[in-house]
Amino acid sequence: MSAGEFNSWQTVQAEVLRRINSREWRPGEFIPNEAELAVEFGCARATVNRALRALAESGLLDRRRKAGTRVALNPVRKATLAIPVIRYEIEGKGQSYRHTVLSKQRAAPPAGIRARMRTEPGVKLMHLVTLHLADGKPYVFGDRWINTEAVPGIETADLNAQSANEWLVANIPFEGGDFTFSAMTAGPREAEILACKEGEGLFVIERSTWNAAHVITTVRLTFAPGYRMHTEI
Amino acid sequence: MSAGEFNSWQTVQAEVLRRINSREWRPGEFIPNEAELAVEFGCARATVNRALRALAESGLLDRRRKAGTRVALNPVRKATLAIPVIRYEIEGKGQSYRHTVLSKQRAAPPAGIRARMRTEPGVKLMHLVTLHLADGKPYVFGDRWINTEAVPGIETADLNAQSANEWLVANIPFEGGDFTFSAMTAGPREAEILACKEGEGLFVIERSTWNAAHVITTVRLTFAPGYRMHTEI
DNA sequence: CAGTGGTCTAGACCACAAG
DNA sequence: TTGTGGTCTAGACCACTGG
Repeated sequence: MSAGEFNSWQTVQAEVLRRINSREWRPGEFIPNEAELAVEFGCARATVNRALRALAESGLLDRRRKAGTRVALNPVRKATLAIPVIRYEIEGKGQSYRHTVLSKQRAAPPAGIRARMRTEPGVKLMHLVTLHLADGKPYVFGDRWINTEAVPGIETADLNAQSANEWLVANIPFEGGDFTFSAMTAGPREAEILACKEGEGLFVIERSTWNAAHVITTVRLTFAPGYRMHTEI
Repeated sequence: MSAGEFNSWQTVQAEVLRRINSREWRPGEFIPNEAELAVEFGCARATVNRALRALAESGLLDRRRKAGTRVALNPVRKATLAIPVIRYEIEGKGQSYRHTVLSKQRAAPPAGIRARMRTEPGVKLMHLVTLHLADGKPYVFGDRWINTEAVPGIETADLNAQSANEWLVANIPFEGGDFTFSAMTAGPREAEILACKEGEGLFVIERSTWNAAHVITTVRLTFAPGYRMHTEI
């Protein structure tokens, strides 16, 4: 309205956020529609749309055609987790990275893995166990199964030079992934590989990735004690 | 080019994705600029922009003014984690929810907590320990500190009726949060509260939330054995 | 059926940063 | 300096869905 105003979608977004946080617009309440806000803010409707769409994507607004836009009742808190290549994660901390292939073989997977990989009974997969070290100390080990049919070239790749983790990221595009985070108790095997005590609590990530045709790989990462995964909103 | 084409930003996005996945455009390689793609796809530049911006946000493209747009070299895998109210999480599984306040007191926090809460030495905070149960069995317990200055009304709230978790979400808006996921080994205290064995690996979430003025609360959630946090891309 | 958000367009100007 | 993405606009039509 007045002179000197600055109308970007971020300005609109900031003002909307202010009204939500100040309870001027309360959870569950409808807010004015895009056209009205555009008039109020003195900008195009598209600009308001951009601002509100971003807020809806982050879970603070609930938008529906015809119904309108309301402040989310249960502001779903979404945190985006970056899942890095292990080497980058370690080197990013200023530590040296090294990895060792503990075992590599072709084998028919157990039922649980087979279900996750969606392969037929009897089909053999590549089974890899790799230990990743930071400054020479065990950091995490990965127990991985790879569907060699879905991954051309894996048979001839030198997985001692470049870890399967990194090789796959660099060479095999994927469309979807599935992550589970949990904790486990170190048994004899984990204690030996990670050089920790039996009975210690360990952080575990299980991850599968797939493309349109296949489940490409599934891996279980077991981290040495003390590992912390961090994110912010 | 030909007739009968359908140009939405999602169509453009899908085609760009196809070219990335098929390695027609390789990681690190520059792709044509927006104007060129707009001509190729027979749509407005804004439409191309929308498609490419979305892909950049999800980490598959790397865009810079003047430099141009390239396929991300290290496709950052981003997963969005929803951080739910514990009651909803439990009820969502079809289990019954109940919670118990194990202790509630005002106290000066230990140094670690004080650092996270950014309060002055000697300032007292509310300290709450709450156990959440699913179908009557321990599910998770929260050890929480609340900055009462930042949370008007908390003193008089009935935290037996509604857990602090839920009360805070419903009543106190926040602008930022900080999450850490890790594992710990159950000691005597955890074993007793969660009715598990000493030495079991437990999944832990530490979370702080803040607004412009204060750190509002920090909580450490320790889950009963077997808890799994899940997400997809 | 009609109101709301979703999207597209053509054109314009701007901000940034590579060379 | 100049090419590229970033954004804004005014207007239009469409898709969905509540009433």
